[in-house]
Amino acid sequence: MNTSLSIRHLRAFTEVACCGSFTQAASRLHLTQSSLTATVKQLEQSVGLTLFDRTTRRVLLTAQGEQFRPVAEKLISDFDTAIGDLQAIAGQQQGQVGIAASPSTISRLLPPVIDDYRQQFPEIAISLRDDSAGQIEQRVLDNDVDFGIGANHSANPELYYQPVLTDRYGVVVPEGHRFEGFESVQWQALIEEELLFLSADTGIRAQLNQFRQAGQLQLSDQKAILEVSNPAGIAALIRQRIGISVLPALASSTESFKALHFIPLVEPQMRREICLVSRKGRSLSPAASTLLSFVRQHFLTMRLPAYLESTAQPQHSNQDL
Amino acid sequence: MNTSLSIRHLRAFTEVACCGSFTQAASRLHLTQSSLTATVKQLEQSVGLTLFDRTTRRVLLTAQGEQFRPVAEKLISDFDTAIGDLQAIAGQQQGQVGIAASPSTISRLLPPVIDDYRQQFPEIAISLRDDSAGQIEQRVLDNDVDFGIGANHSANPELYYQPVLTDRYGVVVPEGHRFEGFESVQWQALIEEELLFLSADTGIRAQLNQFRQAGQLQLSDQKAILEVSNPAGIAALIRQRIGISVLPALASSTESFKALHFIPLVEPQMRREICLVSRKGRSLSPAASTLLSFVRQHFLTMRLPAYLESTAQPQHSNQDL
DNA sequence: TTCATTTATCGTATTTAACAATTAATTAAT
DNA sequence: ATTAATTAATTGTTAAATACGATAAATGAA
Repeated sequence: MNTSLSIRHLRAFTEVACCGSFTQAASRLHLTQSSLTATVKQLEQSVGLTLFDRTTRRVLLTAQGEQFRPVAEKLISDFDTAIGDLQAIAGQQQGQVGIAASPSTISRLLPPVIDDYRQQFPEIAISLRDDSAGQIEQRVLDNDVDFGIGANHSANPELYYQPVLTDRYGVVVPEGHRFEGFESVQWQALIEEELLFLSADTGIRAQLNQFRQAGQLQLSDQKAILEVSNPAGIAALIRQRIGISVLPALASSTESFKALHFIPLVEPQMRREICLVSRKGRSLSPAASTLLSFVRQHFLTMRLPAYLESTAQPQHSNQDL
Repeated sequence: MNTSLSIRHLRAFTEVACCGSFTQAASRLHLTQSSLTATVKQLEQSVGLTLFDRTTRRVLLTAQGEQFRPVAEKLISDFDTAIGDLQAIAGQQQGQVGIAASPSTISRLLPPVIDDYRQQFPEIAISLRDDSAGQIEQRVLDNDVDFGIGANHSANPELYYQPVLTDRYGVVVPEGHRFEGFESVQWQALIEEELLFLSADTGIRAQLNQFRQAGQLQLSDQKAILEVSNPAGIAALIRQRIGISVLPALASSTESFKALHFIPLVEPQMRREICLVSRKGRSLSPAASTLLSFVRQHFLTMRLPAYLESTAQPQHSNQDL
């Protein structure tokens, strides 16, 4: 079999073909002439063909050698570029990273991170997908993205959640609402208020339901629930004085909420952890790993929107997930 | 550098990717699992990238591994087919052979050889070029053909001449000529005859000139020489009774000479050796080497045209030329 | 938990490749 | 013709790469 043959033999062959001399080719390959001679002979014996006609004075390709030469050169070149491409990915001179996150994360938190990262790794393509909490997890599970940024929505055992920020729930009210100017609002004060909800599969709505089931929150069930699929829609409804809403601070910090007021809820204070979500047992690409570190680092040091706190976390390599 | 990487690493990679298991892949590669593990790890370290995410239960390609897999498979496949093609040539399952020979050799001697050879090696393409003696040598020197069949025209030191047949000169005369019915004709008897010559660069004409210069042949120089470039043309002129000609038996045995008579010349008997002409210091391709053997073998045993004799020659391999 | 299975690791043996020195062959120059 | 110079082939030895066997650690299932 040709199992014993290798790229090494092809390199030897092409170099001798190029130089027309074993001695010279050996020197260019940083080998001794004897070693090179042996390698070429090995190739010839394996294929059962004489590739060179040699005298001590001249080394010439046979007809078959001539025929094989461009083939061998292409094989070597293809091999080297394939390996080179891999190394470029490893060295982050190329590649791509995909992140799934909530719209507010993308618009409020990521821009400075991306800016910093792109300056350092301009050749890496970045794709940001805005998704709801459940979708973020699904995208990570499906390998649609390299990692996600979002709440620990389902505590999926296949996923690894690394908390980076603590977000805080509060009410969002329009100008002139009775809560305006309050330092804080108690959950109980929400009775009698018309509440606007985010659609069921969002993290916010899920947690609210959890509270209600635990009895910590008595809200009137009687009224028909009014739910909207995204925060910007809720903002518009609040501005129209249709009602008020309970939202995390981050979600209420986007442009859509400009003229509205966020007042933190107390008794109990309710928080949610924003995590870096990756798939257990799957390693990150070098580019993704670096970007993830950038995110964590920025979240630790950046100036955050009101009521968000970075979650202190020992900085360790992500290889040991 | 990736100098240490080899096709072996790619085979290991693709096999593990295919099997999804080191143990299974190792068995298919006839290796131990530990060895295969080491090889894959070596590949990963050389490119600086994790290609597989492994647990003891599952081996999955990373995104980069997934990306690399088809590339690696193509590299391996290209490599194997390239080597396979060489081996096929060596095994004479494919290839081509070119021979240069005189028209009479091609039409009178080669057909049964070619027929035999083609039955045994139907995949080898054969090209036959009819050339004059000088052209035959030139074609061999230029590597236009693998070998030639013809006279030792110029005794070129770059060429190796292997005699296989002895041809004999004689006069070719039309019906009713005064020589008709003779057993033989003396060279001296040619005085007074109108002689038709082959063009200067043909072997026949060259040898006639040689004789004349040596004084062994007194022909009238006075008459304007009438020369024709190929034997068929001479035959036509003889048939028109323009003159007669001195030709080797082989050349006068083709269809063109059907109604003409060949009478051997004596005092002296003049012969020419027909040789297999190959280039010194250049090895023959396996296909050419085999065909050359076929030619020699047939020439030794075949039923030859009149006045041709096979030149007994020890049969040795052509590798030691 | 325990069991079966699988990958990783470690030390050793074997195979392969590289080296240095020498031989044989070829060409050019004397 | 002889010599000198150059080059590929050969040989014996050393170093490195590769494979092996046994064992440990990890994982998922019974």
